[in-house]
Amino acid sequence: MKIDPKKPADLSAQIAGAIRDAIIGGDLIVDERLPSEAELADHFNVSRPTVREALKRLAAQSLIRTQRGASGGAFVNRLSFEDAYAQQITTSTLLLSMNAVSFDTACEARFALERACAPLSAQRRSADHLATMRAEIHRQQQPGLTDEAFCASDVAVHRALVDGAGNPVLSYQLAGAVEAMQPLMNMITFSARSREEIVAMHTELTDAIEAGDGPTADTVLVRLEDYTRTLARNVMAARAAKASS
Amino acid sequence: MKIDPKKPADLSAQIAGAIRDAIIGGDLIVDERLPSEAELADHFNVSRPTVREALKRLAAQSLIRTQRGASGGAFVNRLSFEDAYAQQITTSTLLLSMNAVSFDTACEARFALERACAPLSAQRRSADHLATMRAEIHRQQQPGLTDEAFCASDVAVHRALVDGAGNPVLSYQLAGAVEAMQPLMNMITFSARSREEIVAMHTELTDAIEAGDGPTADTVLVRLEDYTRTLARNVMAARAAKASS
DNA sequence: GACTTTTAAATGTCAGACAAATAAAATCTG
DNA sequence: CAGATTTTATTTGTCTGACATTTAAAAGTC
Repeated sequence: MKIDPKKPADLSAQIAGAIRDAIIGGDLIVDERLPSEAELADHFNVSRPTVREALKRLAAQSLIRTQRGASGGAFVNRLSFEDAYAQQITTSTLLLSMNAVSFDTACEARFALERACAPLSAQRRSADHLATMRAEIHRQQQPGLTDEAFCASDVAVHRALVDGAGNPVLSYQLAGAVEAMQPLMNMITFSARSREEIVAMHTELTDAIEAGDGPTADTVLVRLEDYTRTLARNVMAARAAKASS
Repeated sequence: MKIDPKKPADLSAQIAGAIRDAIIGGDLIVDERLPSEAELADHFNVSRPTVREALKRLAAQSLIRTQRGASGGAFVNRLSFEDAYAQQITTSTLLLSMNAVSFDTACEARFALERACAPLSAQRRSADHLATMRAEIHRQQQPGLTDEAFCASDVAVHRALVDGAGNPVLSYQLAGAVEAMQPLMNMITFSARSREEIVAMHTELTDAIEAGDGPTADTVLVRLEDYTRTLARNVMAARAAKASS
């Protein structure tokens, strides 16, 4: 492990960076145990609390995990797809909520990426993915459903579509794009009429995926994107009218 | 800010979670100052080092930034696209290197997503993006170029293509997919012949983008994906043959 | 009024201690 | 000797208290 020139930033940040580089660079391999906190403190010539702060930084990024007790310690963590999903979703959600990203921009990104998955999903989806989509579509038709639950179900349909492509890297990349939209979608109130439209398109989409018909799935997604953006525009317009009255 | 039931996990993790939820939930807004470490310690009934570990966790995710001195403290950080890019790339790179993701899987994901950007980029790219692509293609034809530099330039071309779509959310999502492939690509040795092929396809791609011709750009990307996978397969085969001899 | 000095508040760091968990070693028991 | 039990050592988690450093605002000076 390399040293830290005492020039610029916080010691704990420097130490975290040094260990992170060692992990990324392959000097520390998965499940390898790091030296104990006391040894690290000695090695870097800092106190144990400082080392601990560095380790907590790494733990926050799921780069290491810690275990107490004898032969415990900090271990290089195998970054699972699941962990990566969660981070991706958190980051994407914050990015959208903090940067005044327009609904159109987020929507365009989401559907562009989903359309990239559609042909693969049409080709490879399992019966399980189809069943999930059908079940969610069924849920969407129930009368008492809140707008929020409707949105959540909408996300579930699209997640199943993406997962149907059978490419975990794609699923990971898409997790952010799809899930991060949910807070934005939640601003929309869905009338009975618009729910009907969306359910119809979800059904068409699922039918196309079941039939292995990528091009049709693509056109349905295009229409769904258009419709979603129109709904959002109407909500904005209504809100603006209300504000000026 | 909520409390922490003393049942399950580390206090610092619980506190970090509570503050994180407050930020995501909008209870703490961008640039708002958190209570001082001493106040937080008092509020959560823990010691200052414990609070500090929690804050370092949040800092590692770029959720907060800290400032020393009077009227310093921890502030809710506006998550910039730049910060998000960096995190995205780190996470994606580790995910690929630690999970035995096949070259084909990563490659498929990357090109599927890039193809989603191509039509948008053909429509909206600025002269700047085109110039970047042309300049990188020119660099790729220079004789002394190392394989690594060739790969880096390849990534730059594709980054420009993606950025040309003019959608920062797309650029962010794609950053991981494109950049994380680089370590995998670096395993390939590029013969003069294969460089020539790739340069030719990059040129075709750039021409199509310049002409606003999305469909052609798409077909070029399909061919480039095929070619990349073939190259990788050959490298693997050669390596396997060498190992068995 | 403009400049300098002082002060106070906050994070960054350190040292030493104890608690709690845990696995391995030592001990005891049949 | 085999197996269960106790002890021990190691390591992380947490606390207390202190000092260093940075920084903005208050106080003082000309």
